[in-house]
Amino acid sequence: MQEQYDFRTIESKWQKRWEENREFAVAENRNQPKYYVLEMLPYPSGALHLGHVRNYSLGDSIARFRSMQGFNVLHPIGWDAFGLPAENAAIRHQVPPKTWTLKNIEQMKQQCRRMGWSYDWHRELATCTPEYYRWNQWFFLRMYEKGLAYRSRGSVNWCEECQTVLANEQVVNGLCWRCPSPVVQKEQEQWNFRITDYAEQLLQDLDQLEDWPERVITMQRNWIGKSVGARVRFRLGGPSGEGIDIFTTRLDTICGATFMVLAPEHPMVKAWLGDDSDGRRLKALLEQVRRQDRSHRTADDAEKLGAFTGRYAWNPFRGEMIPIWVANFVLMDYGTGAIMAVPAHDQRDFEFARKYGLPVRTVIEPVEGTPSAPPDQAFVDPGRLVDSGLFSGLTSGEAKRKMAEYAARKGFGEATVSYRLRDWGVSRQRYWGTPIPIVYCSRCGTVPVPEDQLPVVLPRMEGSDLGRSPLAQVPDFVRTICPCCGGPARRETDTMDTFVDSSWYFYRYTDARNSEEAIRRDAVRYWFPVDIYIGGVEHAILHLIYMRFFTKVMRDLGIVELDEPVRTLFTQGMVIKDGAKMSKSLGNVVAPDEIVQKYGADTLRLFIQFCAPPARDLDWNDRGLEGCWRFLGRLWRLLYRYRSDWPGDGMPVAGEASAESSPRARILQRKLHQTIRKVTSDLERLHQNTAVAAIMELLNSVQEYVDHGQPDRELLHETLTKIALLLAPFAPHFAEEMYSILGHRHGIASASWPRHDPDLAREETVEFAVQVNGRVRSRIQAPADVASDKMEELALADERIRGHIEGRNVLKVIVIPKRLVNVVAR
RNA sequence: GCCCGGAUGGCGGAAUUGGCAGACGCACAGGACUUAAAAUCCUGAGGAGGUUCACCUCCGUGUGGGUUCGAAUCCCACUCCGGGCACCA
Repeated sequence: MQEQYDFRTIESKWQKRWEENREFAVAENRNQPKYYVLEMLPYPSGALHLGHVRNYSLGDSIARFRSMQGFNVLHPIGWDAFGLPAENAAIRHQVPPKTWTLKNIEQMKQQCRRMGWSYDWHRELATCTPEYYRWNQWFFLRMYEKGLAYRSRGSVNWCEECQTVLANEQVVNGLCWRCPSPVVQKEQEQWNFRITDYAEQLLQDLDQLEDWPERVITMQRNWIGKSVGARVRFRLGGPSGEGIDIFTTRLDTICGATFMVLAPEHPMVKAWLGDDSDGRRLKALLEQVRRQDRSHRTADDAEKLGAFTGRYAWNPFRGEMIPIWVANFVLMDYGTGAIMAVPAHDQRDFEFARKYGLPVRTVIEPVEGTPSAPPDQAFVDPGRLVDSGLFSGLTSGEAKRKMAEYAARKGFGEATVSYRLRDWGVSRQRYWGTPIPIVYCSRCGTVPVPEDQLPVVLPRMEGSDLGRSPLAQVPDFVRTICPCCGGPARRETDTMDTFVDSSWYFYRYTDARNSEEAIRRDAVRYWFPVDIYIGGVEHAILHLIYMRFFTKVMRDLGIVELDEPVRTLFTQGMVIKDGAKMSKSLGNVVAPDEIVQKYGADTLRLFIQFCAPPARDLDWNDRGLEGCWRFLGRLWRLLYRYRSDWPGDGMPVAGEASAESSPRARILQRKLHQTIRKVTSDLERLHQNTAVAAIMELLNSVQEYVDHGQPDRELLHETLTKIALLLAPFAPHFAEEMYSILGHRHGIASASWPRHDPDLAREETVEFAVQVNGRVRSRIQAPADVASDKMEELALADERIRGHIEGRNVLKVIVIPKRLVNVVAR
């Protein structure tokens, strides 16, 4: 063996060998328990960053650990390869997005290989290939058949920078989630997925996600935003006029409604924009509201703006006419876009009423205590009804139920629920995405592309042709034949949101090359659910809700048999630098390539897992790298120093050492078995940082052992062999080389995870602390099986303790077996 | 405003169930090796004080209180940092 630790030679040697041996290629094997390790697939930007390194190194340590434990581990990788950056880069550099993307994938793949991650490359997929996206189209058609994909015209979120529509989930604080520039509202026709049909299930099944972080669950719950209430029809002009539905969660307050408010976008409002004074007033308001973007309009401190419509509506509960207003604080896309306003019991209504001088009528009083005389804010708590006709005297809870029944009986309302979740707008007016497989025919209307004509292939386009709705500029693409009547027709030119691609890719991995069907049910049955899914928390309500939705749709289509696809979700902390997210604009980007060049992949992998617990943000500081580099160097020098002791070719590998020989040997052997126990349990609970620390401690113990006399060769060999095994999930190349130097002839990747022997791990003596009144005053050595009363006896006999309790009364002695004695003395 | 997370040496962090705070690593200091440096190896270290040091005392896990024989850990109030939600009727 070489005297120097030459990571370059070692790492490329093993990477090549793993590849030649198809080391990480797996197949379904019903006789072996499976384990599916999934990491969120990367966008192929062209350069691996430290966030990727952290994410994928964690996943890899889990995959290798579980595989050595005997699981059949599926550990795949792919590329989230559609999307705007490719298009923007193409425009900038005048290359087709496809060329740019494929080149990036190639580059990143090389970087992944250099990191030594144990992917089954035979299952690699890129979402931009027709072999993949044809199945997006296929899902789209299945959903279209079921009425889950539909086209609508309405106000949509539009990003001017990206020149495309965004789904609600993709608007973050009024800004585009990607660029981020302001999002404006725009009338547009677009395709949607009916995710709202699944709102209740998406909410209910959150309870099944026992091993998901609480905050992700909470974010999803808030996003779905279920509220239980009632719908009530108010009629224009009187008891028999045209109906306007309102939604309320406080039906009990309905007799306190003193006016109604419609959203500016409410369809009823359009009819009232005439040339009379009412119409002019409304037009002026609409103009004012239009100038506010949505985030501004919904900000907490935004001023309430409204205008009277000149119309009145009939409150069926009270039998009276109330004025109808239009105001910015009512949103068209929640509830029915119209509310009853109860200023006495709703803070927003109260503020609005005060601003415009509208009446306030109290209908709820506190169950106990007296109502505050001149209210300067709304009383929003539940209470007892007053001035509410038949319902006066009831509590809020009773009243809600009885009033809903009453409304249903009388036919002007019913109990209902409302969700904040909106349907998923999937049309994108861009080129680099999956073409939506729909054809428009002047005779037959909207016609789905027949399945046997899939995929609808994206035509090749140059960077210079891209821009606004690019596909509409390609006549050969647009012009087509109607699958129904054979007449001339035109294709849909929108492409799909790239979140469609990532909503089901992890199913595709189970049979990635299947050209007959999107997903083979048997394969999913074997590999699913995903045992652990690792990624950043930034997808808590984007990808992670779309993915759950797709699973439920696929289940209802009979494709899979699960409610939820992922058992454990692990949200990884971000890698930051100097307290800020790494970004080109801040100039604080650290390139993994340079670190790999200088120290090798193993050192980087070891360090990034060692320096912080995986869930926490990691403030990168490369000084600490030296520590891991030195650790591997020390281990190498130890191997080299005793190189003549390792069994060579044809010689038998030493068996288990019998450490009868010396107390020092027993100490080392005990430490070894304790370390195996600790590393195993740390990996099971994802504490990679302390697992690495434990291996470092073990090496320190070995070093101490060999520095104080002639080592037992068998014990040394056994210990180093197990260090190699423990190290394999973190520094796999080093571990392989070490294992082979120690004379093992099969690879370490397929070796078995070591087991600890509880008898050998057991301490022979314990040192327990003795406290007087909670302060440690002495430490005592005792046999490991020391009894509690013996501990007490030893403690009270201890000289230092005697000094401390002299002249006091011992009131109590608390003994924690094998750990501590506390003498309470006053 | 509401909800969630976090705060531990000079730094990253450890402490699995309320039981010896500071594992492991970095940086630092001293020493060995060397012509010298790098690399490597050894040793030291939370802070303050006393004894003249290898023993002892006090303080110490963001702040202030509390529960307990005992609190980094549990409870209450607060400060700061990070994240999410925020006119949702």
